[in-house]
Amino acid sequence: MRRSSVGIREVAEAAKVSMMTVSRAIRGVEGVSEKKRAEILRIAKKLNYVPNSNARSLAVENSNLVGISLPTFANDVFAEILAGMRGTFEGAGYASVIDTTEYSLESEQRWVERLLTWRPAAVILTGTDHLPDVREKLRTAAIPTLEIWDVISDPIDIAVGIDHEAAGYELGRYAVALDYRSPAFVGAPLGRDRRADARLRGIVRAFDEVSSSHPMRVAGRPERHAFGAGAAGIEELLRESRPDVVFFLNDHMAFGGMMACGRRGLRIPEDIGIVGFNALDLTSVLPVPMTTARTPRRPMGVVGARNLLARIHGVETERATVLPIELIPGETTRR
Amino acid sequence: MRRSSVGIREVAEAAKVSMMTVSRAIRGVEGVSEKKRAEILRIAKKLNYVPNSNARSLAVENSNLVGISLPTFANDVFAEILAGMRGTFEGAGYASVIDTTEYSLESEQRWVERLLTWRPAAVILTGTDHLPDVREKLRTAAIPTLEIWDVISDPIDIAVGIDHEAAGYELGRYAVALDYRSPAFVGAPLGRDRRADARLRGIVRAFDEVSSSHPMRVAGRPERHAFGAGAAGIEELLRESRPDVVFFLNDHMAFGGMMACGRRGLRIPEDIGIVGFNALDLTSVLPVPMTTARTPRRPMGVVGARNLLARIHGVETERATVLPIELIPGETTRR
DNA sequence: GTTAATGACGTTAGCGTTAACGTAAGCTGC
DNA sequence: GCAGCTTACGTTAACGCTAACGTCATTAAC
Repeated sequence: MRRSSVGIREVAEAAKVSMMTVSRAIRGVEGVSEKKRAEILRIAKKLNYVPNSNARSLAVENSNLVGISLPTFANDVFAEILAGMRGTFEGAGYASVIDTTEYSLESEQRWVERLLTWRPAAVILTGTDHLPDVREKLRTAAIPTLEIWDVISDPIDIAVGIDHEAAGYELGRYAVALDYRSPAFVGAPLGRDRRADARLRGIVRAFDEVSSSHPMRVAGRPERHAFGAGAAGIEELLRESRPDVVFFLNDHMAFGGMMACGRRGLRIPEDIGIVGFNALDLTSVLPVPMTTARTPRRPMGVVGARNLLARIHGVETERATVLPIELIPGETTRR
Repeated sequence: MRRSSVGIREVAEAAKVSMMTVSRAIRGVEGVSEKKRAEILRIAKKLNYVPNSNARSLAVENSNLVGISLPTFANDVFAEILAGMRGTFEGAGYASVIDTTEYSLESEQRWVERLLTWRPAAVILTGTDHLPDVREKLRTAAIPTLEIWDVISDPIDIAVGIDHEAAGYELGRYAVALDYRSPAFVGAPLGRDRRADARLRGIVRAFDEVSSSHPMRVAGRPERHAFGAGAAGIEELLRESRPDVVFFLNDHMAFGGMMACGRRGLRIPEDIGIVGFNALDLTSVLPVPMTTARTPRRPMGVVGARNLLARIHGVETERATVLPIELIPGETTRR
């Protein structure tokens, strides 16, 4: 007799019914008279009964957990995507187990492995870059999986995100139309970040359309924080020569870059144009509103979660959903 | 025969040993020869065996989950506390189930209720303000509980944080020493945020020491984002008269306030002093470094997690741990 | 007035794992 | 050469819950 805590059995005894009746009463399924249900719930409450999800999941062979993996919390972008998803999942009665990979694929893989032991109802990963082992495990386990933020043609299961290459192109076109001809990009070193690379490809394409020999340069290396990385990127570029417009990987880096320009005495936008990405709150309070692109972060989370819920319930959905971005003309570029 | 997936039993059959031997081999406990253990692990891998944590938790009557509740992700402060905690927990083999309450005590309560059905090894809550029901449930369930960021004398179980009143006092003293005499505070309306109130009390106390009739004013109401709230707070203050120094609830609001001053043509620090709180990355890249206080966010997470782990393992620890803050003199106040 | 359907329960067995105890073979010491 | 110990396993019974099927009374149908 190991049993000590109060479970369905203790409630059943106190109410003088079978365990099954208690189970039904608590879950709110058919097969119990209203009178008895009320009585059982009353007794359960009195005994401080707390259901055991472990036992439940074991019995029904699935859970109401969804696993969510993000690169980091230290970035409003992911925080907002997450908020969008969580709202939807909470509403549907799912709890989220969250992980941050700190941009390490190995860390992501270890987490997926651990997560799967909990038999989650679904898994959400950020981006489309994963170790082969991760793809394989999720596919053989046949777990509904959502890849978010980035979209490729062959997702593990389903994907929702934006087209980073197209976004880059749109920003590039905008700058081209403003007669910028000497662009630079401050983000991650080439080959380090698939989304940065895609963005850059788009920008280059836009400039290629008007001139085949514009001096497109890449700068930026990881720093302890995004602001500093942006500033360092600008410094690096200026050691060589001055671009007329600089595209940043994100608003934070752009802000850091603006501050660095200020220290150097460069006027924005007269001497140099600045283009951010994401349209975070930060960009709207600056004395000079930033030219940037609004990414649909919350909608992305909501749509992703909704598609995934449908998927959990066996409904077929679009495999890859691409959401539009919105260009925000600011005053950090010419008019 | 409902069974379909591969469990310990299937592995046992394939390896021609008992289930118990497989269990031991997989958990790495004593009682299996090295040769057999290797063989079993090989077979388990070949069969794509994935342990079932639900069954395990049910059998051992506890889990390796810790529940963490934060007000929001949209705030670097909590993101960094979280990072500190997670690092420690991950290392110890615990997975975190995270919730954001969006500053609603009811939401926190619902989450705790749900969380307890998973029999978590520990629970972490932000702050010390909780519904009575939450305190009671956690205490009767005898679950190790950590309250973080804020500290009171009678925590649910253990607490780690800073002394917000003392922090306010320290900042106040600093400003007093710089001959500021007409202070204002931009944060939350009184009675809305226990930590804001404590901070303000400390500031007032510092000014009370040099003069009994300084015009301390409070401004600020919730806005859609912290930057905007800070700016709105400044506007509100200036409608009346100009304080000589403004304390903000946090750096983000202070930044918003600085921008608003800029738009009003007020010079910092000549016309008005600005004091933030937290010392986020943001404050170090500004053209004018901000006067603020560094809060030990990551250490707080690490210490909290470590104490909680000790608590899980039955070691007695200090009930309330207060960490020091560090005043960062900047150039947004006089010298 | 007999049969069939319905509602409100109860019984049994199983979900995958592990604690606790059992056992048999080999080794040690004298 | 035998008690006593150790090592390497195996057996049994739980952990708390629910699916699937049984049972029995009541009501509806013709």
